[in-house]
Amino acid sequence: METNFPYKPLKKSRLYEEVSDQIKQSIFDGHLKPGDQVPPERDLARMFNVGRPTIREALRTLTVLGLIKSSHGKKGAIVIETDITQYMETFREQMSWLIKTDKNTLADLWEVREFIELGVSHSVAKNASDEDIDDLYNNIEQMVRAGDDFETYISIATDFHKKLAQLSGNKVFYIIWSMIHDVLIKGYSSNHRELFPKGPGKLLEANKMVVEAIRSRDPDKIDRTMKLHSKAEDVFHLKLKKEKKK
Amino acid sequence: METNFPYKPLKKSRLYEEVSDQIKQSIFDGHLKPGDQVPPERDLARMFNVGRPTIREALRTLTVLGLIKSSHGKKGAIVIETDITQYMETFREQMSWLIKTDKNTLADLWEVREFIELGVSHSVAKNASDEDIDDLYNNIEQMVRAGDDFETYISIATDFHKKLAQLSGNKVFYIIWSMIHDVLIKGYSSNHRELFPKGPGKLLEANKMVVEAIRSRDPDKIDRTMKLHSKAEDVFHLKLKKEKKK
DNA sequence: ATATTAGGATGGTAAGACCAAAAATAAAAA
DNA sequence: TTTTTATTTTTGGTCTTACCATCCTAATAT
Repeated sequence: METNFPYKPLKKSRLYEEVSDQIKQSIFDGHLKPGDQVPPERDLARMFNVGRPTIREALRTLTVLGLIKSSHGKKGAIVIETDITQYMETFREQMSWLIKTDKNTLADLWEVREFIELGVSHSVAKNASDEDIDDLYNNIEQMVRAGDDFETYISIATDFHKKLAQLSGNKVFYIIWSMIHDVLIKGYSSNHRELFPKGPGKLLEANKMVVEAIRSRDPDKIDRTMKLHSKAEDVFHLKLKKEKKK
Repeated sequence: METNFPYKPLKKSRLYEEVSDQIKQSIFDGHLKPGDQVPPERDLARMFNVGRPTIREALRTLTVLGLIKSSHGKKGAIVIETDITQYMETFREQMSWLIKTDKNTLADLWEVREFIELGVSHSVAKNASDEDIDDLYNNIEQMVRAGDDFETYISIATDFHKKLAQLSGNKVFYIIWSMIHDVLIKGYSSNHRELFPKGPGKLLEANKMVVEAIRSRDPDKIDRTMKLHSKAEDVFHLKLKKEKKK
């Protein structure tokens, strides 16, 4: 892998970059708070002493980064309230693109998933109410009813896993977990569907056991159950690892 | 060597968005591969039947997303070779910004870190050579020598943790782990340095034990050691959790 | 007071122009 | 011929001006 050189270019040759950096900076250090409005483009152009196209390109980059949002006719672009889940969307998009060109990463994701799920489960066990956990059971019941219908099953399973991540009350878990799950689902739907064995059978059973372990609120039991769970999923994992070479 | 670009003229609310979407699409579905060059701006303007500023704003968004890179005078922007660590950089940047406005996320990160570290350790135990592990010991020795010098210690520790993630041979682990570690370091350096107790003492000891557990290649031992490790870090974690309110 | 409307401010887009950097080509030197 | 050096062309970076559509505001009419 690469060694990291902490050197950054001293001078920006591109004006729009200089502009966007400065605006970004005033957002970072609090001069512009969420909800505030950035001055109108024409004003900015005067202030920076640059043309309006330059300002617009700068604002465009900030828009992509999810820092501001500008709408037609309105006074000025407003600084977005910080919601991490928005960044996730673009990140996940890139990620899922990467997967298409690098199958190894798909195997890596399975490996990571195992531990994230473990962490999420522990966290849910600590934070979720009994009612919430009942709700999870509900989802599993739906999955059972879905039977061999792949599409429906995936849809409900996605819902289930996202709900699980939410119950952890941990934003970071939610982000990573959602990302991994979405990417994996996408990966299988497009390229690896054949890896999905005849019906969800075993996986469903494993999910059920996980929820039961969570309900028990017993960390050790969760650990043990997870180990079984990941073994059940090794069907996928190993098959992928096989393709891996270095 | 592209010859035919299937872009068609269009009419929509935000033109630059439509343009960037179409180009992004042709990257996604492989019509534009890494290394290929996007047509010059003027050509694109003709193809899409829009003005050049519109094209430029579209290209700007693609640049921010890390999909293309355009340099002055050159024939056309080229499609970037996919390097996941680049996406990470922008993601981490956003993340570290978020932390400043939401201390809870910092606590969340600590929680996630625990399980990622567990996963990384398992992975390293499976994949790393004895020499690599010796190298890790080396880092710890350096940390010991650093003593109470906070800056030096942090620098070496960062190196240590990144090396650890690399040895896992898992790109996704590397990304998430690096991100978490960087953000945490940044968070503590700026706001929470006082949380750092008198010298790294206990943490160092914990790190050493982790490496020893990895060398043993015994999964169970790794699990047990990690549990101790995370307990040692609860100094930080709990103190943060205290500030958390729902 | 309420509804309507007209004007102004502002973002979205176009077109033309200029500079600077890089590439392509022609010219000169070896 | 081959290599080096000018010169032209292409192309990204930027500015200016202009026009339209949309939203906001305030004057006007009801």
